[in-house]
Amino acid sequence: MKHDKPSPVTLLQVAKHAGVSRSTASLALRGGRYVSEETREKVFDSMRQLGYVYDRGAANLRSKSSSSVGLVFTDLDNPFYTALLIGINEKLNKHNLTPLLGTTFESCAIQERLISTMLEYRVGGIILFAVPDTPKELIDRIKQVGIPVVLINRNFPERSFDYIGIDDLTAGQIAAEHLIGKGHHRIGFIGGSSKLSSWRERKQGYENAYAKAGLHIDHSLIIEGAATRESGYELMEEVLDFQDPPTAVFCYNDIVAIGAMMKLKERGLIPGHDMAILGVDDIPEASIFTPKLTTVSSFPMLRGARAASLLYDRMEGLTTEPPQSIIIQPELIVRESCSYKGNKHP
Amino acid sequence: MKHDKPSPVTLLQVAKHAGVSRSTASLALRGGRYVSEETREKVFDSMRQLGYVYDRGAANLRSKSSSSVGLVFTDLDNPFYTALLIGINEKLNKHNLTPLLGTTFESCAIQERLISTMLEYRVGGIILFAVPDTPKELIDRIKQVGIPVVLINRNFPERSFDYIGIDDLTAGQIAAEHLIGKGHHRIGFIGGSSKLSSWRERKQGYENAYAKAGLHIDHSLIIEGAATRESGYELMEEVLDFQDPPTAVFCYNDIVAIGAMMKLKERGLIPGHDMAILGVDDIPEASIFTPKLTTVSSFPMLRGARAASLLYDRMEGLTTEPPQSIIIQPELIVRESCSYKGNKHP
DNA sequence: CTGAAAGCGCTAACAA
DNA sequence: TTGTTAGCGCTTTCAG
Repeated sequence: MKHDKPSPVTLLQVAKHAGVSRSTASLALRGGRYVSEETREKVFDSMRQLGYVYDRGAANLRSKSSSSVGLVFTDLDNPFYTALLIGINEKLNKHNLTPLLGTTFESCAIQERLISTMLEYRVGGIILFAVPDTPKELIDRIKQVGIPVVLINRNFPERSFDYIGIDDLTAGQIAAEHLIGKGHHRIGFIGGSSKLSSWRERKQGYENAYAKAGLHIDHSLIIEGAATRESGYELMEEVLDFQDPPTAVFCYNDIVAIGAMMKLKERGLIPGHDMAILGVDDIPEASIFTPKLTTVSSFPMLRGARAASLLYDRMEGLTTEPPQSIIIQPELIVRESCSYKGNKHP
Repeated sequence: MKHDKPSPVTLLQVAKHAGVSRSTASLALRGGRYVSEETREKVFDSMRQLGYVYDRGAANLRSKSSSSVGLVFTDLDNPFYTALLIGINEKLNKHNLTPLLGTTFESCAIQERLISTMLEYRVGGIILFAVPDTPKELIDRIKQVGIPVVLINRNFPERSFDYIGIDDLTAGQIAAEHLIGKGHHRIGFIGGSSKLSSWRERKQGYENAYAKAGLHIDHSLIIEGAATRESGYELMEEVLDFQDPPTAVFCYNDIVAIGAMMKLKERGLIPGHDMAILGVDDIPEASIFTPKLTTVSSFPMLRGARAASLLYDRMEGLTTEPPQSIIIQPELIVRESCSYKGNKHP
């Protein structure tokens, strides 16, 4: 990866140009307290004149510090991730931290390689949206390096890292209760994989609601699948082909819900009228789709921001407590995609 | 950004452990040709035993090379960007390049800061989705640093960097011709800003098609706006409130088109029946929405991949020709959202 | 407040 | 094939 370019001007050259020593220039540059206003100006003048560009890598090497953080995502092709990312980015910027971004596409091997690369770059911390079957060995390896890690959305069984997620159990329960309250007794649960703890918990919540209502669950109404629009679209097809379809479907997340609603509409069915649909997350699209999606908000942007803040605190040693799990309470947002069972006008 | 962590083991320690010199270890590590199989194994054993992590920053400092590239995007909240990003990422991985990602949200100031940071990190090149009014001064500054830059989607007037985009003029023309061919004479053009060269060219293509057909353009049918779903949604509202609404609308891109179709449906109108809708890009959603969106594909993934390849070639000095513009020809993809004017069954 | 000297972890000559 | 010696650009003691 070499490239011929005008060799960049160094701090030493700036110092000489300004008639001071290198260390003075270094101090001036970083706004150290112990440098006179006069010298500082001279240094900055020289920097501008020579077109100096600070070498953060060299600085980090010497000072054994890091101003970058690794962002390991599973994918980006879902507004939910984007929302997370925006939240993270904003906070990171505020602290002058630069993100190294990678996506695993749910592959352990890629995740492995990604994290290795990030460690080689000496990131100061990692925000990790982990692949479901992340091997314990990788976890140990990171732990050994000693940099802080904030898990987002997907926790490890050991709970040995900070984690920030939502109360998925409650999310599932809120969702199912809302639907049951509307008179639905046959509620499907589609999308997402049982490999995901969030899936398992949402399902548990959904089952709890059933139990509380004294209703019987038809487990054939639970269909796993990818957590994508396409998957929602296809899964709904399956659902519609049941001999006795559910009257409502709780979708693993909004994007699945939107795919499902698309299929519904394609079949000439009206979501919220012919079948109630409920999602999780509250992505921007949820409030734009027709009908507007009733959903359980998981506050993705907020979560991203908190994850970044937490990571920053750890990196700065501002927080030294043992790993904490921040669990955000989800919130039902009633819009148009659910209705009383059989109601002709949602 | 300091953090107390077990000070990482260095190459020197590995070398000692393996009973060789540091440079031998270095060679072994990088698979240099001049090291015996035996020594190499010893070194790798020691690396594993000591939990050695290569310090890419230090290596880059010494060798004056870089294995990272800057990715400057305007936003991420559009599947079009995601598709680009996926294409870029894939190619970058193949060449062992790590992306530093940043989003400008169309702000010159943020773009400025972002690029500065990337330069400080000594990225080996930049893929730049530029903010419309990028000051010449920034351009010059990058040029002075001497690293390769590949512009994507938005070119600068000077054409002094490599550029990869689509033939927007043709895209606009293809689109309008398709619509005119279907019998439409009043075609709106909504979304996007005249600040964007792509907007201006698409509009020009649309005007050319009109001219070719000997039709008169009603300029009040051209409405600028953001290039977002929300914007498409709102813009369509305006369009529908015209006293004499167009029978077809050419949208700046797919995401605008989808927003527009949502509004249409909300008003009880059927896209492709009551009003023809045509987009640009061919994002995944286009083929999933109901009705499926007729669009002009701009091959985002492919473009991302080519941009990354070009950048890599420049970084490696594989291409030394003057800046080139790669213009990909767009392609009409007929689906369901356009129809003969007045046809009751699209 | 400023300067001199040492050294972060690594690679690149050059010798051996 | 391997070891020795410098030194990348910066920050950090520690004296002045």
